[in-house]
Amino acid sequence: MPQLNGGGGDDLGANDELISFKDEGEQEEKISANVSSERDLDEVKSSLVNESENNSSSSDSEQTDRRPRLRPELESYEKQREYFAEALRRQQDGGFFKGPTYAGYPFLMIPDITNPYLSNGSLSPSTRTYLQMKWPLLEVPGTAALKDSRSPTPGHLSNKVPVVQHPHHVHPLTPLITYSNEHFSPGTPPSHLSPEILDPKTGIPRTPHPSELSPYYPLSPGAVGQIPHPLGWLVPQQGQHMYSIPPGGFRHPYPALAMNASMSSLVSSRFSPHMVPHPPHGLHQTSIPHPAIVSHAIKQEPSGDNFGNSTHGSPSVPVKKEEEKRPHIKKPLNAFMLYMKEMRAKVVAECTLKESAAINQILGRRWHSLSREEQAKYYELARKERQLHSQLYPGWSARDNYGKRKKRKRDNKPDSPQESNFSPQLKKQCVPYLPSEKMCDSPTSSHGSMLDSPATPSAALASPAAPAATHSEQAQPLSLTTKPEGMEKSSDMPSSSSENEESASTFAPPSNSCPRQL
DNA sequence: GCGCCTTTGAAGTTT
DNA sequence: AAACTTCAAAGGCGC
Repeated sequence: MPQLNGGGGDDLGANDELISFKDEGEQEEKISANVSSERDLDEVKSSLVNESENNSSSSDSEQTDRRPRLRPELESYEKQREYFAEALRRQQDGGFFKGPTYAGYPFLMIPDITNPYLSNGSLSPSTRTYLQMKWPLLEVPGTAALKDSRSPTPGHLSNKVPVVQHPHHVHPLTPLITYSNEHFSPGTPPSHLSPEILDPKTGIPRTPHPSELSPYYPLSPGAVGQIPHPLGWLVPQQGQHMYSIPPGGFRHPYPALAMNASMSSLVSSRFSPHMVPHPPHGLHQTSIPHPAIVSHAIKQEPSGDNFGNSTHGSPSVPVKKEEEKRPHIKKPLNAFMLYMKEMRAKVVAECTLKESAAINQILGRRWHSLSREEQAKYYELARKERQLHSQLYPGWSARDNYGKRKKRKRDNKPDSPQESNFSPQLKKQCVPYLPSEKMCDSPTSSHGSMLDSPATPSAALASPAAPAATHSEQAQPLSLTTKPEGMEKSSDMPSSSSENEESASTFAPPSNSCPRQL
């Protein structure tokens, strides 16, 4: 299990996975990061290459093409880390953000929040604070409720981001930015707002890449007003939201609420989960627009699903209504989800594959092939994500979303024959879900273990000592075993289903990690 | 139009 | 405590 909470209670900035890794004698983080990144690229590349033996030639060019790109990003990342470190120091000084010191998260420098509503946009370096930003997956109750739960918003309002993702410049965190926000006026960020992030390619200072900003959560109104849209380049054309913000509804309140209810609470030095200020609009606490907030319209179980709204107080209100009004607060994304968001576009671009199921298989493999450091990065992000989420929604519980999906049936025991008889869920056990021809590698068994993770990665992971270079050199196309053999992310890594499946991993046909293109 | 598919991980519930 | 279940994202596909 992931050490979510570093040390009892203080998971804020606690040493978590990352540190553990180091303890294991990992190489210098930096180095490993580079190496792993390279390896990742290699894998990606190789996977692509494998995908069609035909295109083998492209790999080289591709590789040379890419590597240079990544490094700068890594550097960037390192820089960010430094900023985070500073942020952490500040926070520990009494800053509210003590907790969510997103070590792995890009921080956005904004005026000291304890002094939230800066009248003007001037940010004094001395008073500035790093604020992580997350752009909301906001879907507010109301109009959104009319839509499909899964895609509560029209395409243009969708919070899906891939659309704007730049395949060629994918920062490790890029995909995290799923939200766009019209509230941000694209523009040149004040220099003080952009932590000297240089464009990897040009070397020219650039606006922090969205990925460099904590993407999910809303920023204070004040800050919002002052901070140029970090996602400028990827901000959807005017009027496009990532979230379905009801026309008259939250549009305006959104930013304000976001800050008032959420950020301010976070900002408050006396932050207390239960002190979250209620929005002036009388919205329920959970109604606070947030990236994670989605239309409550989410398929709610017609009945019987009146799970405790008590969680959020106002028990007096009729359960039904209450439910209806309550926005759907999504679960914070876990490490893998974050990774998926980031990499999906890339994979799609590379593989010309669109089916998520297939893509996810690939992503799953790649995930396993990631070095610990890289994974740690995501675990860290996820951890921060959860922290922030919990701060924003103190009363929220994953349970709140239970039953809202209306379905969730699959999941039958892989091996219980009898069950299969009556189980409604027809999960394809051993058949890799690769649409039609698109078989990439042959994932074999189902229950997650069908994919053979590259023997190498696991080895690399297992033995940090093993030169990553070697690994990268091998550039084994992800073979399929989902579970990197005994690559226990053991203690320091969040337990992953990737326990060991050593046996399975044995066979690893160096094959395509990408499903065959059509 | 809705649910499934697929992946991993977190957190909930059940045993 | 372990096992099991649900949900988070994504988008094509089938009914």
